[in-house]
Amino acid sequence: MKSKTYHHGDLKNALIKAGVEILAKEGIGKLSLRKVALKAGVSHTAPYSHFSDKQSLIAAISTEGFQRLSKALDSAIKSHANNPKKQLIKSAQVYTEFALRNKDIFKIMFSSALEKEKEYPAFVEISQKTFIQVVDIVRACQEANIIKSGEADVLAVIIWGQVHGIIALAIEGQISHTILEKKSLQEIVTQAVEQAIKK
Amino acid sequence: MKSKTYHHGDLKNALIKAGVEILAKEGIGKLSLRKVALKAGVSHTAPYSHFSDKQSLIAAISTEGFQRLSKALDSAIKSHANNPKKQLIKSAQVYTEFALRNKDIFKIMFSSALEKEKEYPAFVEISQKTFIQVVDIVRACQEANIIKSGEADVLAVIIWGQVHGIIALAIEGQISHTILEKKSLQEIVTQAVEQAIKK
DNA sequence: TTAAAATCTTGACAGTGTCAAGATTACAAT
DNA sequence: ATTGTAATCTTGACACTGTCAAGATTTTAA
Repeated sequence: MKSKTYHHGDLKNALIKAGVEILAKEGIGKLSLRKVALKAGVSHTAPYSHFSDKQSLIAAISTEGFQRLSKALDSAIKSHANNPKKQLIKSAQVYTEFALRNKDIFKIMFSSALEKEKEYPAFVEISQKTFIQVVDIVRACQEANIIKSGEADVLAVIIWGQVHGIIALAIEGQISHTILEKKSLQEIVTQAVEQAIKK
Repeated sequence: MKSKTYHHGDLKNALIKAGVEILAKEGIGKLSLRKVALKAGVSHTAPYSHFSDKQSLIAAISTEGFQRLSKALDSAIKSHANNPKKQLIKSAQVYTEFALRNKDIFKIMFSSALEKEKEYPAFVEISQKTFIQVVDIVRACQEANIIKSGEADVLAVIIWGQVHGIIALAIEGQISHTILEKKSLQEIVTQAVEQAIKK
């Protein structure tokens, strides 16, 4: 597959993949353009043929992450067709699982693009799509009279924010062990969503 | 106040202050030990007399941030004595305001210490204290029969997580403008807490 | 008074992001 | 098929970073 030609052939994806691996094994602090290049077997400036700068690579990795998350949400939704309540709970659980399994990618997804977000259309598109998935479930819940009606997008922000916040706090070690010994993160998130639903 | 003696006199605090300023003016990406040292008027390795490494300085800055946040929460609580509902809502609003006014400090507070958290006792202490403040309000709400009784700490995580999550998403630009044009972040957070209370 | 500890400096090193110039290859137009 | 142009990749360089080692200066305590 990879003969050592001058042109790599699929370097862009190889760099993203290498970045994801470094992220998973060594964490954000150890992610550098040069190391990614080394891992892909190219010179230290080769990445600049595919990414304008480090931010750009990070944006690509984040995009990857959102694509995987979005996919996972999709199958969660499909696995409970016509049951918005289960869809919502399952989605929250899938979200939690993704975050726990991909801590550093999750962190980078929500802490990089920043104000330059708009410069990466692929990132904007998939992250918006992900949010729309949540909004759609909330809307379905409203139509099924499971949660109160109103602005679905605002409600989605609240519910999504709740799930996201609990996970974020947990990943950053802000939730004490005493609590996490009593209830797993999955249980806490599930309880939170169920409470939000009952209305 | 500052005569240029060999010994600075209060370098540790000066470094933290310089760090906070750089953070506010230039953002996380521009925060470096050397720049902090320069700003404090000392050599590039002087910080190592007070901080073992960069992480350690960041921990100190985070600690500073938590102290300010905790103080703000305190006055929010005191301004509505014997009214836990108002205390809770006001606390959420204070939390929101702090985050919006100190975006980069807020980010660093919840994205640095990581697993080495325990190595910084001052940080652990104040961040725990902050959480306990929230738990106490929740407990007060329970006693006042405003929210359902149960494990106060878990409930606090859920409510705090909700507030934190909405803010985090907003700060990272993950909440669309369409939504934030309809409702300000303060309004969304307030609505979220009020919903959580009604039970 | 003086020995030890704390604080700060200079100098060095490896690692980083990024630019500039040039080499190699792929590809499209002729 | 040839050729010129664009894409891709390399080498080399630069400034900036975190961090260590050695030593200078000052404070503190014995």
